[in-house]
Amino acid sequence: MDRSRAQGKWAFEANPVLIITDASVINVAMPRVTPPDRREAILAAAREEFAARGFAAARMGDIARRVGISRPALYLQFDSKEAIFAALVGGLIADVIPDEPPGLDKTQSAAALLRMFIAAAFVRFTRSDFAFVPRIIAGEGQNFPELARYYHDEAIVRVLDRVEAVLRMGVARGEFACADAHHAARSVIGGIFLSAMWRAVFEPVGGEPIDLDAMARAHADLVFNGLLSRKEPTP
Amino acid sequence: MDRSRAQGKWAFEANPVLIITDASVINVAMPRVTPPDRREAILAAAREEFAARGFAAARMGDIARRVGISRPALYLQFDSKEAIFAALVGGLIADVIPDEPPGLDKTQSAAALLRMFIAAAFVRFTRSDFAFVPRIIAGEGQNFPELARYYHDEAIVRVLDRVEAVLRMGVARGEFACADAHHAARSVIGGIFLSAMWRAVFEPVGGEPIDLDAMARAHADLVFNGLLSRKEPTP
Amino acid sequence: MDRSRAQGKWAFEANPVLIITDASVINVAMPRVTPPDRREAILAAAREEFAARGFAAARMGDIARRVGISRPALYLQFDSKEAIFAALVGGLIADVIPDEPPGLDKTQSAAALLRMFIAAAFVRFTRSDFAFVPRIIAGEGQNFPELARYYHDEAIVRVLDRVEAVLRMGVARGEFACADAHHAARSVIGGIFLSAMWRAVFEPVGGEPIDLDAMARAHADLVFNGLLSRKEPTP
Amino acid sequence: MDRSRAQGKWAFEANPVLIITDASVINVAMPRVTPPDRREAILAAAREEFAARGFAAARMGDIARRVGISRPALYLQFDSKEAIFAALVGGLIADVIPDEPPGLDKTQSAAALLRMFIAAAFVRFTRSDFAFVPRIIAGEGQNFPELARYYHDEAIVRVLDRVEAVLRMGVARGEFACADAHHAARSVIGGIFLSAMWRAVFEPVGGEPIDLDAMARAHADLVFNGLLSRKEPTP
DNA sequence: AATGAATGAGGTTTCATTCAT
DNA sequence: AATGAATGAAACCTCATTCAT
Repeated sequence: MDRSRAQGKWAFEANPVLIITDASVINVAMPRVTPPDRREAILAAAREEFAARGFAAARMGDIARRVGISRPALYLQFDSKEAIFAALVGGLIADVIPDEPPGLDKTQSAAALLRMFIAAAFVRFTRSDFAFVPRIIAGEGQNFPELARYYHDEAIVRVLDRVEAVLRMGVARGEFACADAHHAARSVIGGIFLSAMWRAVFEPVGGEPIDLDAMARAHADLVFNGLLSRKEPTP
Repeated sequence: MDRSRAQGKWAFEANPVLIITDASVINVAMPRVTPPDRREAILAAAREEFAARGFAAARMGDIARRVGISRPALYLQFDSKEAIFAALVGGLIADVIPDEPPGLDKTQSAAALLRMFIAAAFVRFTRSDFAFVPRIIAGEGQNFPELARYYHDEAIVRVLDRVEAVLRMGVARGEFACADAHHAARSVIGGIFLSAMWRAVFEPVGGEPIDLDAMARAHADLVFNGLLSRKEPTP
Repeated sequence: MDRSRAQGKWAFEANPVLIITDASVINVAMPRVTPPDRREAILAAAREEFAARGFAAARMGDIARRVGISRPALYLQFDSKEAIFAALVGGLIADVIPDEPPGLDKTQSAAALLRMFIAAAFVRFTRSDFAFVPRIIAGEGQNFPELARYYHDEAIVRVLDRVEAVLRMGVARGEFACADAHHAARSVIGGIFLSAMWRAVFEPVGGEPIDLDAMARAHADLVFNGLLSRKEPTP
Repeated sequence: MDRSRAQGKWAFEANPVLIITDASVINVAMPRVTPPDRREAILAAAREEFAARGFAAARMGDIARRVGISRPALYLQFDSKEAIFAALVGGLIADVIPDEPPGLDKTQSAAALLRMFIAAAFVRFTRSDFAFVPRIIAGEGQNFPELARYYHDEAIVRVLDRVEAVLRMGVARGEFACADAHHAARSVIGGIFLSAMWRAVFEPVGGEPIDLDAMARAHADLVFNGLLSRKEPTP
């Protein structure tokens, strides 16, 4: 699936080249050095195109043009359009959802941990270079079951698990009263997910803009206090 | 965009018809009634295909085959693939999001109203024949800005407005304490939206199944009470 | 090729018709009487369409709509698009190029006869309802060899023969000096043909308009006198 | 409309090429030179097809097959069927009607100039590879107004203007007596135009063949002397 | 390594014509 | 006689991918 490993190093030096025909020297060229980040350049271009048109409607030619290379050159780095897409999404997920944290920081309150998580998640999931991922997974995931599955496993479930863990910790400590931490975690993520989708889907087509800060605050507020009036103060 | 109007209506009953001149009966015709649901049949088939593959990857030939007609016959009812898609999505939205309700039922508590709303919304938005709509809007909305806009206006915003109205009513009555009803409404919808997407996107690719009833209950619980432990009872 | 003969007379009287379902009379209709000139109506409509778009690009549906009937109704009168075209062109040719004249009017001078002929031909060949014929024969004649051949035989050659006969008569009488009457006849027709084409082809696309009267006069003048200055008067 | 410019030029000779870096020869390449006449080959094939069937009825597949390439390869050189047609016709016109002549050769008599012009025009306009152009312009010009206009401007009018100039020169010198040079020029061209059409339209369908030499002579004779007998000798 | 050229497979759409009423 | 519906055949065109240099 990934040809870059099998193809050795980036061989050319940036040295002059003489092109000679049978008659005479006709050119002195400085070959464009293939940089090690050619793959990155492709992925960046692919992100733009996939974000703008979706997987099916994106065209390899546009990606290549954006990179400034020829279409076949794409295939030197990736096996197929699908491979580019998979690498791109995989990378973004790995980027946005960092590997297992060292466990919960027990010195902090569950509420504090959750509040931090929500704030961070709002920022990460709505990053403009990532927001298209859930969108495209949603729209074309059926055509890439493994990829959708990967996103599910590595992005969604992992995040949900972490939230659930915090919730359970809070319950254990008496901070939280939550009968169903498993599903409550989905409620917590729901507000974030909706916001990310909003930004990626509706804003570009002229929907009303969303104020992410206000949304993050309101969401946290609801998550902690609920709607019902109460006497006691909130932390 | 919609050829059905231009092609006569299906006023005829499928009953025998006598055509009588001044002299005598000259014909007994049973007009071949193209069923009024030919369009419906196409839309149903289209739903399957679009749900299964997305807009771009769906093929007119597959839709036709599913209906049991020829490809060109599709064009007797619709002008284009896009027209089918628009009719389908528009119809589903109109179906799932009914027209303006008669206004809030002031005899009930805001909490009761919201609880009912959440329960109903969970059912409607996760209906298996509708759930693909947000998914596909998400994935290919950029390519159909008017449609995405329509979905935004007619489905999302309308629902959000209704929730927000209930929230404000509750606040006015002292039932709810909610500093930012606008964004809180988005939190409320968030859990529902995530559930619908889950069902439509992740379950088909083998993600862990979601228990909608439990989810609805947990979401309502969180929305009303929040996570924090408290002494008072909840409604 | 022509179905009209085989299908008897135009049967319906223009009498009221009762349309009765099993339950009750639902309509009183006055059936559109099929007039004996249905074929004419089709041909007239076809002329418009063929003139406007050429044979290949003309659409049966447009012809039918212009007549105010359904597409299949066309096939009650003609076997095919090609049959309509052939009937149309054949009719027009027969119309514009009348059957053999009673022979040359020997009481008139050849010059007078030719002058009359040129004047008449300019009028006939540039008639707006006929001018499209040479145009379309030229453009799509290869696809209808018999038709092109028919046009050649019945329109062009016949006219040429008549001109040639006048020329020979003039030569015999000493009126004309013409070494090659056969080809001279083509020269005579050339100016007329060019004018007809001009009107049919270039004027519609914004070419400079042609003044047919002036052109007819100038052409006759050239044909009789030639360009060279001379002393003698001209007839 | 024309992709050839955008795709690099064919500067390379089909000779071996040595590519040399600072260190050593690294390649001996014989670049697959797509011959500069790939476009020409397509145009030639297109000419055959368009000539044989007209624009609308010609098929891209047939053109491709005639060239010996795949259908999509056509689109590497041209954007569309229409683009091929336009390039073909434009090229032929440019080919047959050369750019501005250096002006009239005042050392010759107007009669001599015109005689030469007629002789040359007969040859050029009836060239077998060009004759289909007027034919197809006539037949399908309405569908390509710009092209018809172009033909009108660049071919017809330009030629007419040149003839008219000669005529006026002859009149000014007393060689010609011509009251209406503008329309007389059309008469002159008429005979040539008819001959070209004859060859392109009627001969292929079995019409009587035309003897172009005799026709050219007879036409010139008529143009100079007219039909009327006269005493004086002609030049 | 890089690319211009080439193509197979497939897509949507159009239209003359026939069928069944 | 007339027509709404239906369709087979074909057209143009696009694009991911491979070939040969």
